[in-house]
Amino acid sequence: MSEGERLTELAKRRGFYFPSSSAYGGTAGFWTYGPQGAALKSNIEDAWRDRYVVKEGHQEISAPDIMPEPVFEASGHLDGFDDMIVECGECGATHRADHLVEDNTDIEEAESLPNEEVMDLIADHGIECPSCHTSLADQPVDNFNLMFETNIGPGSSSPGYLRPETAQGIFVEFPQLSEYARNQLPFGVAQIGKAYRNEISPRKSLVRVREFTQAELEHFIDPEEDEPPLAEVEDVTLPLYSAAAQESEDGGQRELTVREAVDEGVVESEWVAYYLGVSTEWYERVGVDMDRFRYRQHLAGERAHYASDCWDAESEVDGDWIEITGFAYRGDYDLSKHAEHSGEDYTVFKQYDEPITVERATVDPDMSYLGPEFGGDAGAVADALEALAERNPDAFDDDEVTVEVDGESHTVPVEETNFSVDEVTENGEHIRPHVVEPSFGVGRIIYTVLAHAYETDEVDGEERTYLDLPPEQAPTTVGVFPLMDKDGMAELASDIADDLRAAGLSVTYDDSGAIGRRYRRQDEVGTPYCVTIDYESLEDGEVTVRERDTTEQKRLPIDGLADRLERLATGDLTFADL
RNA sequence: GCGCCGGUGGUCCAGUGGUAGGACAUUGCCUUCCCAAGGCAAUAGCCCGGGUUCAAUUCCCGGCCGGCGCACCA
Repeated sequence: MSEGERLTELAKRRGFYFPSSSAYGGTAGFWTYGPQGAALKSNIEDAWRDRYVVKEGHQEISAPDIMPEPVFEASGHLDGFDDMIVECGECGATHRADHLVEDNTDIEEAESLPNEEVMDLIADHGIECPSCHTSLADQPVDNFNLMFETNIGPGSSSPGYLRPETAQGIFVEFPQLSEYARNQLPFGVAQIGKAYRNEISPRKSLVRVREFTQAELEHFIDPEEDEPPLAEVEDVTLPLYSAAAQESEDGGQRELTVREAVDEGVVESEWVAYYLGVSTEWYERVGVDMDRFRYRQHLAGERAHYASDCWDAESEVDGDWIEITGFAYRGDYDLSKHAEHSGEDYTVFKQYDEPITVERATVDPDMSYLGPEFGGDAGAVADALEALAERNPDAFDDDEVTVEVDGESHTVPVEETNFSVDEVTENGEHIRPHVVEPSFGVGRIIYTVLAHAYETDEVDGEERTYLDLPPEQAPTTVGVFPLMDKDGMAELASDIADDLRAAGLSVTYDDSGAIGRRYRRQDEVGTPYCVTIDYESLEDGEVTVRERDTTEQKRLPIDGLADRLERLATGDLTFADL
């Protein structure tokens, strides 16, 4: 059995995750997290929130899953995500119809042509299926968009889409979010939420799915001035697999500290380098095996339409590398696009340290002259004069000034323009922030953490399976068992379980089956500690605490038990210290 | 989406043209029980639709789901 198959079996049997809607045959690409999985997911999200929101001082929002069409026209997802597909009637292979046309004709932007025309071009040029060389003439050209479409309200006049990334919910709201940040750069806005992609072929349980959870941070920065606090992570070692290394024959992974990676220019953006450093520590915290982990730089042709440089965090499972996080320097792509499409202001005003005084040429044309003189063009002439004054004030030196509007020259007496050069005080300027984006796939991280936590060993000649999850992430922190369900042990155990729960610990109570069996149940879901109440406990007020990874046991007083378990779970105390 | 392989209790599998069996798990009882112990008992299953047939879990076709390969992964 492969690592993935073993994991899927355990996940299903113990309640981490399983295929959704299987009563109705199932739906590919949709998975339900069971009780253990939902708890693990929640813990990992909390750990993410703690590191990327709380510790960084960023803000978290929660935006809708559905957004209207114009959002995705602006973001580029509507075009970039919409592929023209033609299927071969002979061998069934599907191909990008626009690419076939571009490859076989002089046409360069086939994607912008109507489907019928692309179909005609395929027939006219006798284009064949690249796989089996059958003619593709008369095969229908269809659209395939990876976004799920829906209608907002009745009828189809207001199309909406399920977001393919949570990021747009942040970018679109930038003007409002900037206000909340008191218009001070840098600031970060994070979101943990669902995203949807109508994948052609979902695969490998949680790895390629159609509905998934993303944890994304959009860190808005002033590209001129802002610098990350690199010193905080400069000594963290990064396993880097650069684009250059991927392209060269003998190139391999290199272990560099954050500082070295920046100094050597391996990671171009200091901001990206900073988050690689932060994230390395975070992955370790949530239980990723760092011997099965790397950062891989995107190759030039691999980058998304918005990214100028991009590194992926990848984990290894079954010999395959899985992308678990993308670190992209998105520049001002998104804010520019939304500014352009919405007409709203997606800048922040950056005040100078000292106001500066500049000479500024301005005009204030006399419209009572321009109006009668130029009729409907008067407004455009005024705009042209204003633009000319800014561009070339010297043009106003003569008695008359000439501007062109729609290819037509108009001459205006300078005195009617009220041209003047004034000293103007400027307090700052409007700048468009750049965006640094770490984007985490929560489900893939869960898959990785479970795969990496899966261990087997031997206890008293019996094989044992356990998950060595970090206590912070484990679905349950403590299992509480009465050695036998009699003679008052159950009552005491139940009281202890209540006390531990009251102290905020996640507790499972189990009185069913032999004690060894109960330990094994907890081992399989990664519960780090178990407490057993026996006859002696009734006499001396002490219980057995057993550690998952070593199966070692210690006697501890019930008094102060919650506090000690809490400290064990947070790493404040080790089992050996007890 | 294409190709190959598969789909039988919760899980993992065996098997059959006359509606099924094991292991593990689960539940109850017994055993003073700290690492999947033993005994007794119980619960629970042939992915969906169509076809062939007296009869289909089994054969055929289609679908759905899963694994792998190809393609896709903005």
